[in-house]
Amino acid sequence: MATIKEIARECNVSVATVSNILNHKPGASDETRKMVMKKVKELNYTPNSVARNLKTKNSRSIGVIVEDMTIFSVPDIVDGITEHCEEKNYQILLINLRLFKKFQDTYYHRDDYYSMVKDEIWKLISKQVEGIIYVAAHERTIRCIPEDLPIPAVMAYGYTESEKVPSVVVNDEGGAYQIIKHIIDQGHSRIGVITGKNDSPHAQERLVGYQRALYENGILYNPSFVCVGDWTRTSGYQCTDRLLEQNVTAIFCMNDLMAGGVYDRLEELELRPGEDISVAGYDNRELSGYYKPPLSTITLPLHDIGYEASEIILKMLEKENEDGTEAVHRVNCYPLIRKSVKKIKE
Amino acid sequence: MATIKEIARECNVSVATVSNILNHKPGASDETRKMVMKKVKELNYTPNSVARNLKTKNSRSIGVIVEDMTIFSVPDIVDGITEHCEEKNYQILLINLRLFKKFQDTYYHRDDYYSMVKDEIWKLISKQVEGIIYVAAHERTIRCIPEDLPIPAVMAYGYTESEKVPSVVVNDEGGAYQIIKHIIDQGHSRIGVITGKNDSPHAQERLVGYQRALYENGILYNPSFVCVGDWTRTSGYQCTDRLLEQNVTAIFCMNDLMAGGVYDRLEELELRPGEDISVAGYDNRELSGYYKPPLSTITLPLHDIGYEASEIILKMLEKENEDGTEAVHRVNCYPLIRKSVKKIKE
DNA sequence: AAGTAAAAATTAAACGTTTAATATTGTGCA
DNA sequence: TGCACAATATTAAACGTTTAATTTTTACTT
Repeated sequence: MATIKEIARECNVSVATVSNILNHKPGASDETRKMVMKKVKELNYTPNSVARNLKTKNSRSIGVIVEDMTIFSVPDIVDGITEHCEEKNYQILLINLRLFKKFQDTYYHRDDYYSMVKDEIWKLISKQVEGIIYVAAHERTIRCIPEDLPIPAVMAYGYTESEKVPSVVVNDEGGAYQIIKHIIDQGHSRIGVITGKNDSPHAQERLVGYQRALYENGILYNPSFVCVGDWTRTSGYQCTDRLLEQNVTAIFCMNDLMAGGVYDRLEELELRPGEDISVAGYDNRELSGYYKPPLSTITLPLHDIGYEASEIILKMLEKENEDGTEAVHRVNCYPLIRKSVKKIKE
Repeated sequence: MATIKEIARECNVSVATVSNILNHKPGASDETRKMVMKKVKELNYTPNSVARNLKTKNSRSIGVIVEDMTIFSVPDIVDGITEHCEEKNYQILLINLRLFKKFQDTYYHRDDYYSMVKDEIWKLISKQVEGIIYVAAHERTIRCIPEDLPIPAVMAYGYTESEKVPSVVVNDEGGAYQIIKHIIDQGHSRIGVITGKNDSPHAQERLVGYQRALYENGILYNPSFVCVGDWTRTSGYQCTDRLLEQNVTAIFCMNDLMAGGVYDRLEELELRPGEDISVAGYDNRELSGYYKPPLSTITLPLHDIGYEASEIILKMLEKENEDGTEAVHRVNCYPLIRKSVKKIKE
């Protein structure tokens, strides 16, 4: 691979001249400019950005650590990051931890998980990234980003306890509110919920949204209308009976998978989802569009989360002293009304 | 950030000594070794791998260009690449072209697509990657990788015309063969096909597999049993009637989406998929597991493709003269037999 | 005590850039 | 002709490492 030095030698000029020309700096005659550019083409010269980085000390790159890129939600978030970085002429360095492949489901207890994250972060720092975005795919509140990093970091999608690390999360409260509001608007007042795991902040926030929607519409909150699921289709299936015993007319599932389970059980009981019992989901997984009838649900603002996380980190880079960003950024969801919630007459 | 120079100064030794110690080279006393390591901890030193790369001239990294990481199949392929690279202590530099977001569906006609790919490749080269994997997400045969690169490249998933660039593709012929063999084993001989777009090599290969399975089992190939689809659910729906007119007992769809369309139409006609008419798919998309009955299909070896692409490129790096790898590597699929193909009595 | 080999440490150049500080030209004008 | 000044071009140091070559120190032999 050709270097500046070779170009310079071939053209009988100094390396400084070549460098200046390459960087569109003034102070070179048109003649030498032409000659140099010609040689550049001829020798197929490409600048060595490693050397360039070393000298200029800015890499225009940020590190992005994802827990597992094959998990739903992760690619879209990264896509959002990519889009914004591209606009700002930054590069991303993506690290795929493959967490769920390595540790199954128990990683958050493990010291080796924390030290693995720490290792990867420091590897990125040694590569001179200017900031780090950690894209969580799990639902726990975890302090997985060390607080004493020499560069800014932000958490995307996941919740973190750390005050020092800003996070960008889904406005789950608002999302749940919107879909419940829609259900209420269709005339329902006996609305069951199948929750996610109780220790998940996502589930907690969605429950708050549910409660607020009821409250604002003068419907009394009835704890026996909420049934604890665990995000799996099976748990949706299992909770259905208990909710039906309460004579609910609609069931809000905290994800689309569980809504699938509800459909399953309803059909077994020869009840028509969306007709006899209304159902709503959350997440807008691809498959929910093919449920029969197609599921009304909440679209997660995944792309936006990535985009905003990137905005935050690049902003932190600009004015590095001022970490005056609030700790938690909430990004709004989009309701996606399909056919699974039926209007009922009072 | 601390540098070797600072460590050296603080310890009253030369930078060479520090460097040697850091790289576990012999020729330093235990005493200085201890002292240096202590300072390293104290100053929170991390090596600057940019400088290191520059000097040693190997980056231990490969570039991975994906057309769109939010497309099904892409994340799993990249995951396979990651796994292998991790084993070999290589890093990947992922570039997300966001092709489908930028150009919708017409990109392959466009010069700006080619020049975009070329740009990204050269950016990667300027970052000193040692090789490049291009992960295609489309179905055309495209010569999108320039042939005169100074580093090796391989194409993953997509087909390429280029003889110089090895490719790793799904053994579609074998996959189709396996699922058709299964259908035949259940007693079917009137087997309809809904193909993908005709110009897609994937569709072509799958058709060959279909034909071979028939041939080897003494069933005559009947062209009126094949109906040209375009991968969409709608096209599956539309082809169903034409196939039923031929009194087929089973329908093989070249992807799971179209199989969904077949289910839709069958249900409209009050025929039970998997009972009255057997159906099989291809790809093993998440949603096909939730069809009723769950779809028998072919699992794409996505992870394996990535893994193998990575093996190939790292092997090319070892013995760089010898590019003796055959041009096209085919990776076998796994049949996934669920409930949509019924045994029939002759 | 001198000589020598092994062990430990240092020196200095190099990797491919950028950039501030100089130096060399060329041109117009008195 | 000589001077000033702009326009071009060059020099040399620096970025943080690695590494071959060299020097200094230590320890052992006789």
